[in-house]
Amino acid sequence: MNTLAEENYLKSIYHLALSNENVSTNQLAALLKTKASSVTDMLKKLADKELINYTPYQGVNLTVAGEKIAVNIIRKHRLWEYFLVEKLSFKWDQVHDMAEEMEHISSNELINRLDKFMGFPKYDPHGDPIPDCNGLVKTHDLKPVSSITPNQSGTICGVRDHSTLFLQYLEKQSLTIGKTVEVVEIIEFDHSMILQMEGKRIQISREVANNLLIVL
Amino acid sequence: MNTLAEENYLKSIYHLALSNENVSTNQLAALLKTKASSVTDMLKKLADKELINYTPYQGVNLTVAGEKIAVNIIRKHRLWEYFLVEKLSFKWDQVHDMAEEMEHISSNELINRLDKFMGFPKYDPHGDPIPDCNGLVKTHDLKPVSSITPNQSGTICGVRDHSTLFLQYLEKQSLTIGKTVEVVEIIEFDHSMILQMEGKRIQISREVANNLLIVL
DNA sequence: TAAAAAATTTAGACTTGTCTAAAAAAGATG
DNA sequence: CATCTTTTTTAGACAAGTCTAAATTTTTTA
Repeated sequence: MNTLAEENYLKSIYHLALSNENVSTNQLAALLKTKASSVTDMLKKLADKELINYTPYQGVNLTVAGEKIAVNIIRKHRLWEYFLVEKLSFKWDQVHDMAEEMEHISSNELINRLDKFMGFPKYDPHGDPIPDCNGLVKTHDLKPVSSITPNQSGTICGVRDHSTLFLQYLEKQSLTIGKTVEVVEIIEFDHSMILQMEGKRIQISREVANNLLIVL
Repeated sequence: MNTLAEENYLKSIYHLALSNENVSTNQLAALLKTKASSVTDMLKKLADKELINYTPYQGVNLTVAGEKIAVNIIRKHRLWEYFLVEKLSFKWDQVHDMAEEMEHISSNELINRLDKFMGFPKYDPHGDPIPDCNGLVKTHDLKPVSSITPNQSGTICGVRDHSTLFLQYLEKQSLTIGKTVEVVEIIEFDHSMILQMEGKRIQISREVANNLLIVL
């Protein structure tokens, strides 16, 4: 098996690779809160194990083997988050750090039974898709609220920013997964938006609108 | 917080201290599958942190602070074992290694909620008492089956040996927690015992009788 | 396109936890 | 009680993963 550090690098590379083709040393250093030199060391190690393709100065991407490991860690992370919210009644802003530890519990038998125990959930508490036991990830195509125009409506299905602060803000505004919102007006000055939801009007900043994801 | 290695040392010292007053370096090395020299190094570190009382060549025992940490790890271990058996349908011989990883998940809030979720169980799947959230451990006084005489009976409430092999053997013989057994006869030659349980007779060796625990 | 800036890697060091081999202390034995 | 054996500790080394500082490569910009 792989060490905790290796698993965290693979997971981070996977996440960054969703927006960039090749992941840079500095991006990884920032995400992992470490130094670029430390990242370089680890990249060599992961390349030796053939979990990543690494060309010095050119960034990295995951090999098939590396991606398999990364997806499995993400599967575990999201299933544990689901468990914490659905079974232990935690709020969606409280579960990330705990799941960060739990994702490294090694047994796949355990995680598959947990999956079954919870009824094979498809999405975690933040709306992110839970990879199945074969590593297949259903990527639904979400848009930020900021991309729709007045009179259009959509259902909240995810968030771009997963920070505690943002999640707590959304919770307070009742802007939670499953809610349907309609854009009433966009303020030209600052691109803030007035939404209609369950008969109430809510004003959100452009920043918020960019980080709140919906399906039409 | 403490490192994984530190937590494992504290837990091991706690377990060994149940039978010995002072725990020796070699005992720890054997239990932790490491070398005596490694143990000495760690003991110094734990003594610096005031988690153990350590006098060179004289063995160690836990301070109040050290015992608190050890009991909390054992609480987590046993609650996760209970979870794995009661919620995820694992057998009692399958859960030790998984719980060994899960006991290091740090959040106490998580473990207290898990405790509540499961209805505050008092004993783990092997009959060992689960410490409560204040660190109180109900130590019930169990005797090995080998200590009782013909015509006496008792209820199986625990095991001394927790090995997979022993647990699987007991499972096969239906000698599981909660069953009531009566001693029919003790074979003088090898001290093996013939038990009566649920209308059937079962013969167990002295070795087994020593490791199967009951209350009268 | 040459110099400046940014990104990345290398070199060397540090910490944690482990190891082997040797030294020292404690306990057992004649 | 002196010696032998066992236990424990010390000394020095190593692997993993990190760091700082310096060197190198790539990218940007004038």
